[in-house]
Amino acid sequence: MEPSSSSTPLTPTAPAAAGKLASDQAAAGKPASDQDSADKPASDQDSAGKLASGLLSAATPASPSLQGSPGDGCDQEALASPMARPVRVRFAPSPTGMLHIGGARTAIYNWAFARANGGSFILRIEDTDPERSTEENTQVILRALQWLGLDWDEGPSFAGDALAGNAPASEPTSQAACPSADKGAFGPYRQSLRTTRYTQTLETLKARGAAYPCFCSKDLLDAKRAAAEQAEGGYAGYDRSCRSLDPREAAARIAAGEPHVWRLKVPIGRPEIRFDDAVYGTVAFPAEVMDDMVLVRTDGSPTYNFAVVCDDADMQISHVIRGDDHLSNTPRQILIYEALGMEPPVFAHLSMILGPDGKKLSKRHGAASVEEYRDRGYLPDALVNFLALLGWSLDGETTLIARDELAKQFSLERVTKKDAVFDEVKLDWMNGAYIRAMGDSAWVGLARPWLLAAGAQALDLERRPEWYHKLYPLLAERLTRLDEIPDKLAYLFWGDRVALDDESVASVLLKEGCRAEEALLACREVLADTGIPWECEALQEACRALAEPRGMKAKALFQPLRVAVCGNKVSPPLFESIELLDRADVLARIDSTLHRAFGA
RNA sequence: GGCUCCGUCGUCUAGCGGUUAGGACGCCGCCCUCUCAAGGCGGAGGUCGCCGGUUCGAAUCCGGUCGGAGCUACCA
Repeated sequence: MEPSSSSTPLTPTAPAAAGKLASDQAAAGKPASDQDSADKPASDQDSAGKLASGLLSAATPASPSLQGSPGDGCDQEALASPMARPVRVRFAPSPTGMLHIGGARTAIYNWAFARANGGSFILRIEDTDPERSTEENTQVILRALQWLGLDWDEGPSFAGDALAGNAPASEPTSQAACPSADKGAFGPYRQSLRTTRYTQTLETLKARGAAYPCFCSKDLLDAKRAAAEQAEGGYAGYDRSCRSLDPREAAARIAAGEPHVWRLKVPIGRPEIRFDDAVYGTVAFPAEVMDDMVLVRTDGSPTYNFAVVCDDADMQISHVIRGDDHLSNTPRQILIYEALGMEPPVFAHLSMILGPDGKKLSKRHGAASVEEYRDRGYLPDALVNFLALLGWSLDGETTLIARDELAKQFSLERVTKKDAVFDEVKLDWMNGAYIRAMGDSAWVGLARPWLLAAGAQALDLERRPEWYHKLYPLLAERLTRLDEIPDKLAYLFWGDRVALDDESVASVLLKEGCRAEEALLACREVLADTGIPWECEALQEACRALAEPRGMKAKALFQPLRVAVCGNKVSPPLFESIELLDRADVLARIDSTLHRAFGA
């Protein structure tokens, strides 16, 4: 309804340098990348069954065209303005674990924001912690992102790629070309390249007098902090004892090989650091609380805050949309931008996702990674929808929103500040809604792994696709998760050995005065009649006709039959199920039940 | 401890000075029905954390207070 107010949040002022870079970028990079991603919807995914986990269904193809929005002309206008930056956002997970639910939401918001604003969604693997980063985790994250259907325009880059200037940024990698699961299609981490670039940036800082070496050992610092924490004032950050060192002395100590880190020289007497967060509004931090943070460690590697600023600046990120836990890193990063003489991007922080107990969502609450949700039979579309609405709303009424609608309507203005509890019950409902809506054609592909688990044979799946398609209407409206398929469908694959549910036998077959044996015998006769077409309507009518003459209700006839055929008094529709089975099989099930329940 | 942020039905949220505080999940009831679902209809559930103030009028603006969360590393 409402025309999407796609006005891009822009930085209020842009120094000459930044402005120039920005417009260069606008002229060169953007249009080409749009073209590419639009032309190639990346649908040539491996078929689900081939993938290692066996449960990975094909990602929903990226919406084929996000182009041609009427606003294009205006956007061009905006981009041409010296104050404007093309929208470039990034999702930068660190490969220290799986893709967390919170991370997934961050990715979705970045993706949607880029799409809604005709910008670029960049994937950057933040592997600045060599200790905990693994290629395996990287693969898991990429796969999860693909499964969610979040197609990225650039990357995945490992910080070093972009920084070293051999930017894959100029050659968007289509999703199809991205590593698919088993092979490391991209090269090793470019530690050396990255380090070179960080070193260059550090040199810039040194040249501007904004960084200084600090020779305090970690032990010394730890001791000072511990002591200060005991004292009444509490710890107030690094005491800047090396800041006043004579430059010549410092140089000599460095030359002598003394271990040192490089710290940012935070301007003293600086007024509070304030910024306009696109979600939180104006946020201000007192400058005196900012200590001289470490930029480069003793071993020459950059710290996170330094690396992020370098990366974001080099990749010309316009909006940093990230978790709330980074809010207090923001003033530090702004300080670095300032020291570099650069305009910071727009920041947008996202509230936390909590477990039912109000604590930050984690493995303790059960599943916390995208992979786990996938393996439990959630559909990517449903998870995306659910996560998108956890902290963002279109209008307060909409609960089901398709991803391409999300890609059009998303706006930072409507992101909530409040932490949100992850309500799995609602996710279940939503997943069910998506299952009901996915349609018969998507069915077998998506359900395949679970059909196999139910007892279907791969060959059979291929040979009799129509048979499997008939399952969809029977199941769709009674599933909340795909992993319920095996249980719900097991009865179809039992052959003549029916697994009778005890409680059902007791309450339906053996209940006083229920005439179950009579009902089964009567139905058996009908089902054995080859004159009646083996088709659910005909079979049902024939069986239903048995009721009246016997003074029974149809239900009294059908329930025993259901238990005999399905093994349980609760099942998918009876005659539709019977139609899917062979006559001989059905008769055998009835006989077996008669025998077991009544000794007949 | 310090700094920052948050606070509307159980949960996700709409609301942006005047509404019977709206929607969704869940819950309850009814209808439909071969079971279970799905679907339709209806219902319960919120003194808008609390206290003051501004105003003819406050969930909406201001101050305070309480509660919760995040950060406070040569981790990200």
